[in-house]
Parts: sequence; structure tokens; C-alpha cells
Amino acid sequence: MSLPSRMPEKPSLDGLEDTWVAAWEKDQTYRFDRTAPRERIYAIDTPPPTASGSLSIGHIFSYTQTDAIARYQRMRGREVFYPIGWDDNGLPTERRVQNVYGVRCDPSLPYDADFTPPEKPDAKRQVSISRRSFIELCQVQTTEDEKEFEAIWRLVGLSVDWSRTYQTIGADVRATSQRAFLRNLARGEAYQALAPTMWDVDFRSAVAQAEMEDRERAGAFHRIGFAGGAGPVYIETTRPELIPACVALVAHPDDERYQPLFGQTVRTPLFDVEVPVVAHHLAEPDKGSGIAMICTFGDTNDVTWWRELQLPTHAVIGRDGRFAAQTPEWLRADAAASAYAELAGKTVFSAQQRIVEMLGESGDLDGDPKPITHSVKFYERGDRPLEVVTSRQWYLRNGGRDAGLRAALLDRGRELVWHPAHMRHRYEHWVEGLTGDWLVSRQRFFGVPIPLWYALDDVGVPRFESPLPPADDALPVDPSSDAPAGYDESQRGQPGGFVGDPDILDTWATSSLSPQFSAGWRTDPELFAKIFPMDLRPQGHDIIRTWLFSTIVRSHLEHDALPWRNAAISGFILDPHRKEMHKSKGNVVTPREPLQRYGVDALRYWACSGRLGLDLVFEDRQLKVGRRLAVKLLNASRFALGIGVSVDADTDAITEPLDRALLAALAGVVADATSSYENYNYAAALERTETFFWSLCDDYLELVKGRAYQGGPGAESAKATLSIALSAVLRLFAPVLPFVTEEVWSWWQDGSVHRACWPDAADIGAPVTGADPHPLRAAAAAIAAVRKAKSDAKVSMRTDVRMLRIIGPDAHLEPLRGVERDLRDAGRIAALEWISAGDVVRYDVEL
RNA sequence: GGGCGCGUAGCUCAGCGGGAGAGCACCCGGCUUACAACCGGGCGGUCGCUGGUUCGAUCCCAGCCGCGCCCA
Repeated sequence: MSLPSRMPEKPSLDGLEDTWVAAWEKDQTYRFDRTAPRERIYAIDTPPPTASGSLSIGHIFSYTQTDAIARYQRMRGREVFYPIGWDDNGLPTERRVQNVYGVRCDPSLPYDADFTPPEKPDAKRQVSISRRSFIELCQVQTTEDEKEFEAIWRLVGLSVDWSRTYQTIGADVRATSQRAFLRNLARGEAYQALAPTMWDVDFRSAVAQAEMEDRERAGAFHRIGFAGGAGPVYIETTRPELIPACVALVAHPDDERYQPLFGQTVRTPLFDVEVPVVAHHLAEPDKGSGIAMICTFGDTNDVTWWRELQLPTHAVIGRDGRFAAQTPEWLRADAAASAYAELAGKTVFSAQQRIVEMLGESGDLDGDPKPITHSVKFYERGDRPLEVVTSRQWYLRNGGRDAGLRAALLDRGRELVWHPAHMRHRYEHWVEGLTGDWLVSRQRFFGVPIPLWYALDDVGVPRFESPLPPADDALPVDPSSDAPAGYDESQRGQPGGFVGDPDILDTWATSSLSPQFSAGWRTDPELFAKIFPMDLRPQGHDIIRTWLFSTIVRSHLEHDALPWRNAAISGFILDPHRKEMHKSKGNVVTPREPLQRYGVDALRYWACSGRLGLDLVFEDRQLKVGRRLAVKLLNASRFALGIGVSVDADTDAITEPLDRALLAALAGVVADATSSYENYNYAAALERTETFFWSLCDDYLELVKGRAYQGGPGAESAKATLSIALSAVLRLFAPVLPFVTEEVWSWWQDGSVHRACWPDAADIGAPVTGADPHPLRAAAAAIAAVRKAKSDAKVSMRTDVRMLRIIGPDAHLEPLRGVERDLRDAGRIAALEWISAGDVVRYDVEL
């Protein structure tokens, strides 16, 4: 046989990745063509991965799924807008830069243009530098890391346009984020408030509702007596250390036990402070003694009571999580002051220990504390429970305290097409459960600065009520090193001068603008008009409440539109023990070794066998199956090319019933795969294609082999059929197995398979109108019966069959008669007898 | 406590109103001019449990049990 010269002597998967990654780059195969008309564009809002970590198998899982969708859409003739960026704006980079350069960010320092990092970094003696210098170092560092990162992403075959990468700490993204915030401010959607907020005492920053989680913690109910007019009133509390912050006792208005006390006062133990007894429906009669102390602030219930009952603020815990060093003014009385002195400067933990001792000594503690477990609010990355601290913060309206906006955002959720559909519930529950607006300011250093200054009055007090914004064309700004318009740097911090807002924006407040900064909202309005709203947001279900929700909020407020039409929600990777892969659990698999052993296509095959929203177990054996499939594609294609395939197959030559049946079956496969992809079900499309392909190899190729080698019209029919089938199968597999399909495609076709058009069921079915797959299925069953007979006799498949009798109803036999020759060749059958009888088909094989 | 999802062969999973399926694993056989890193054959399941709807239920409905996730 004569093989095309472009086909290697011995086809192999080895090295395909390097070859084709380079070729795609050279040919700009995935370059986005911005001249395409809007209706032809398919735009994807790719999640920017954190460049600071190593690439995990989980990344490959979800990004490959998206890539398969992107490749499908491209083959369907869409111009795919598929950018990628690196999320380097955040804590991980901050930490790494500190270690690598031996520096520390101090936002109070002015910018020093001549700054160079220390030559010998010393982690113990970090040099303090301005925020602007710090950001510059972050950019140097991340640019370095991102080169290597990009290489790995290219290796896994993502068909993104590598000329459109961005960094979330890059100047454009910072400017976009600040611009969006300033526009929110101008429209009244952003506002600041001095209010109690959830506070992480280790990170020393406020945190938003979306970043909080409940954790079960051991605690104890302490039964403590307050002095009342008619004897002690007992409360039960898990936080006795907050007695100095107690401003009232509260019970349910219907609670008959405490009704006589409402309007009365009691005195706190140890501190002897007079506090009122009040009624509120949030008090739980069944919990503890049914009466509780209200402190400023122990938890969010306290905040509600404090606000609704208009109680005073007596805070004792500071931003560092310790009791204030100075005695608060309401504890100035001798007894109170000396009791407080025991707690001053202590952490919450030690203060509790001490106060329990003191309560025991004074006799105010009734009995032993009762151990319980209860859920406590934590910052999701934090180690100690959150405290409630009063501070000035910026908020963005998100429906948390506005029924109209909330309803509008729920409508947006219904407008979005979710894949899978049930993921919408997560969104709805989150929106319905919001307890307040989105707190967007953070007391951290590294991130997008809040782009505002405040004028100082004559005595140097900031005028928070009228912040000074920068001009739009001045963005990005850093208020810690830039001066506002009309001022110069010498006036910073001076009476009559200005101060910069020291805070940065929540990272979600920036990443929620990914459609805007990836599609050029600020820099390229013409492009943005074409791209936005985008077609697809792919992401994990764990960040529906954060990334997905906040992106919808920003888009709704800024553009009065959904940011995208579809959301593809991927699942998680589980280790072989069905445990979630997490860095903290130490069970994360890095892709390097499996990639080397099985190849990229095998890994992609595994990833695309998992449906959207479903968790997938990482297992070697699935990779082996993928590898086998890729190898089979090489070998089967080699065979087909040996028979002779051509790009312009003569469809008139397709006359053999077996060939016509194959194409009829193929047309069905193409139709199914297409509708699966249209529903974002790449896994079903893959499975359908795979099943067809294996039967093509095991049955059709075996049946057609003899005829194809013999020449004549029968061979021509086979060649034309194989040409169509191979071409279609390669294209059907191309989104999932981009390397092996491109390799095989290159042996006999021009151009990239990834720019070829997706197969069309009607085109494939047209030359064989009226044909159905039955003769192929029947022939496959017959040849299987012959194989079984040979297998049972423990003889080689090459053994001759003296006689095959096929017994069955005419309806089954008739179509099969047309493939008799193929059947006899494949089974080495000397004589074949048709016996019309009965309803079921039977085979009688004589060896 | 509320919500969502999932329980199908030893394992990983498709199927979701009329036949219980695939791959892997296991067992048996075969060098067959595309492929021995291959091919062929076989074994294997009260489709979580209990009711209901239906001529008919793995599939629809209800309840229960178990697992996971999200939110309190």
C-alpha cells in the first residue's frame, strides 16, 4: 500500500504537544479576529487563574471543559473571543514578594522613584517600601512567574488568544476597577458608613459576608448573675469576657418570666454598671435561661439589637483582637476600673480565662460552665473567630438592604442560562440570604487602592462626607503616593490639606469586572460593544456567591444587563478516596507526571468525561482509556489512509449497503453530538462519538477490509465512505483531543482541523438518502456470533468457517443479504445459508 | 435546621416511562498484512428502601435511609 508522504512511518503520540503548540502559535490558529460581525462572535469570560500557585489537575479539569466548548464554537463558524489573564492581585502574591525581595509594604510611605530592592533579601529584616513600589515589585515578580505558567497552559492545548493576556494587578485592570467604583459612587451605589463590621483580628481587616463561613467550635455556657431589685437575674453566655461591654439584657416580649423586669435595670457583675432590661423578638426563650446580655459587640444579633433598640456603644475589643489598654470611660468607677485592669491588653482568649476566675471568686458564676459546641463565624482564610468592630468602611449596594435591587438581581439570575440548571438555586439562596450591602474596603496593602482622597479641615480632621475623586483619565491612581487635583504632595496630612483613603478594594470588587477589563470597556469601547454581553462564564460552583454574583451586580449597575448569557458551572476534582482535592489536605495532584505518562489528549479526555457540575474522581485508569483512544485514532487513520482516502470523496461511488449503513449511522452520531454541544454537554458528545468510533474500528473496518483491498467499485465505495467517516470523526473528536486529531488531519488535509467546519449531519446523510444503520448493526451481530464460535472453540480468528446459518425473520435477513460478501470475507466463511424462521435471530456456526 | 445534588455490575459512570448498558478490573482464548501499549469471548446487577400513579416504573410522585455540597 502507498501511504501519503506526510504520514510518519510509525505514528506516535510522543512529541505531538510540542509540535502543534508551536504550529498553532506560528499560524495564529486561535487569533481573535475583531473585524468579525457581532452576531458571529462567541465570547468567553475565562476565570483568571492565580499565577502564584502551581498548576493543579483541578485547573486542567475545568479549563479543558471550557476549551472543548470554545473549540466546538470555533468549528461552528463562530469567531471565539477567548482571552485569559492572571489573577495576581491578592494575598498570595503579597506574601511571595515579601519573601523574595525582603520587603514589606507600608502604605503611609511616599513613593520613591529610585527605589531598588535589597540585593540580599533578609526575611527577618524586611525593608519598608511604599505601596506603589510594592505593586511594581509584584508586577516584576508575577511577569516572571506568568511566563512559565503560560507555557504550561499552552501545553494543555487551551485555544485562547495568547496575544490578549492581562494581569489583575496590571495598570489597565486597576484603572478599570477604580473607574467602575467611581461611577458606582457617582450614582450613589457606593457609600461609606461608620458601622459595626465583621473583623478578622489577624489580618486586621474587615471582611464581607461572602468571605465568612461558620465553623463548629467548642464553647461553654456560663451562668452568671446580674444584680436586680428582686434578687439576681441569671443569664447564660458563651462570652463572659464581654460583660464589660454589656449594654442591656434582653428577653422575648412574650416571655412571662421576664415581663416584670422590662423597663427595670440590673447591675453587671464585677463592673457594677447599670443596664436596662429590654424586650426583643429575636431573644430565644428556649436558649439558656431565656434572657441574654447584649454586648457591643459579641455577634451579629448584638448589632441588630443595638441598632433597633438604640443602645449605647461600649466597645472593649480593638482591631488587634485585644482588650483596650486604657480603661473605658464607663468603667471609671473604682471597682469597675480595677476589674478592667485585669483584662486590659489581653486577647479574647486570655481575657475569658481571667474573667471566669474572677466571676468564680466573686460568686457571680453559678455552677460550672456547661460545655457545648456551637457554630462561630470565621473569615474563610482566618484562624480566629471574627470579632465585630466599629469602623468606617465602603459599601456597594448589592440588594442586601434593598428589596427592589434584590428582586432585579434575582431576575438576572433567571435570565441567565445555567448549565446545569439546578445551580441557579445556589445563586437564588445567596441573594435571598444577603444581610447587608457588599463591604468592599479592605485594610490590606496590596490590591487596587480606593481612588479617593479626603480634604482635611483647619484642625486636620478628614471630611469623609465629601471625598475627592480623581479625573477618569488620571486612572489608575494610588492615593498614598498621588495627590488629588488642586493639591500638592506637601499638603498630605496637613490641616487644610488632604489624606488619601488608606484602604484597598476587595479582590472580588476587581475580578467582578472581568468582562469589562478583558473586553476593553475602558480602553476599547468599539471592541467592548461587540463583545459585551458575553456568551459564556465558566467557573466552579464554590464561587457562585462571590465571583458570579458580584459580576452580575457590577454589570447590572453599570450596564443594566447580564454580563453573559450562559454560565457553565464545573464540579470539583476528588482524589481516589473521593475526597476533595485541596492544598490544605495535601492530596493535590500536579499534572506534570500524568501529562508525561499519558499525554495531554488523555488528560483532556478524562476532564471531558466529567459533565458540568459533577465532581470527578482523578484516576489513572481513565487516563489510560484516553491514551488508548488517541493511539487508536492514529492506527485506524493509518489504516484508512492505507486503503486510500481523499479530501474530495466521490459520493456517487458509495453504493455498497454496508457503506451506506455506516454513513446513516454517522449522520445520527453527528446530529446527537451537535445537539449535545449546543446544550454544553461535551461529555455526552464525546461518549457518543467514542462509541461510534470503536464500533467503526471493531466492526466496520473489519467487515470492509477484504473488499477494500480487492479493488473495483466495491473498493471505491469503501474509500469514499472512509474518507467521509474519518474526516467527520476527526472533527467530532477535535474539541477534546486537539493534538492527535490535528496530527492525523495534517496527514491528508490542508489547514487546521480546529478551523475546519463542524460536520453536518445533513451533508453526511445526503449521499445515502433512505439508508439506515440496520445492515451494519446486523452484520456486526453476525460477525460477533462467528467470533464467539471461534473463541469458544479456542481457535484463531483466522480459522475458516465451513458454514454459517442465519435463522431469523425476513425483516432482519433481507437487509443483511446485501452485506453477505463483506460478512463472508470478514469471517472467512465458506458458505452462508439464510433461513427464514421465527422471531428471534439465531446463528449456527460450523467450523 | 433549610436548600440542592447524588445512591445503577467489584470500581468509575452513562441511561431516565416499555429490551439493564459501557469502560476498567477479573477469567478464558488469539501474533489477525492499522494497532500485542493489540484483538476476540465470558463472568458479573431485587437499578438504596417502602409505598403510590400507570396496562407497564431504574426512570414520574411521596416518605424514609445513606453520602456529598451550599446556607443558617
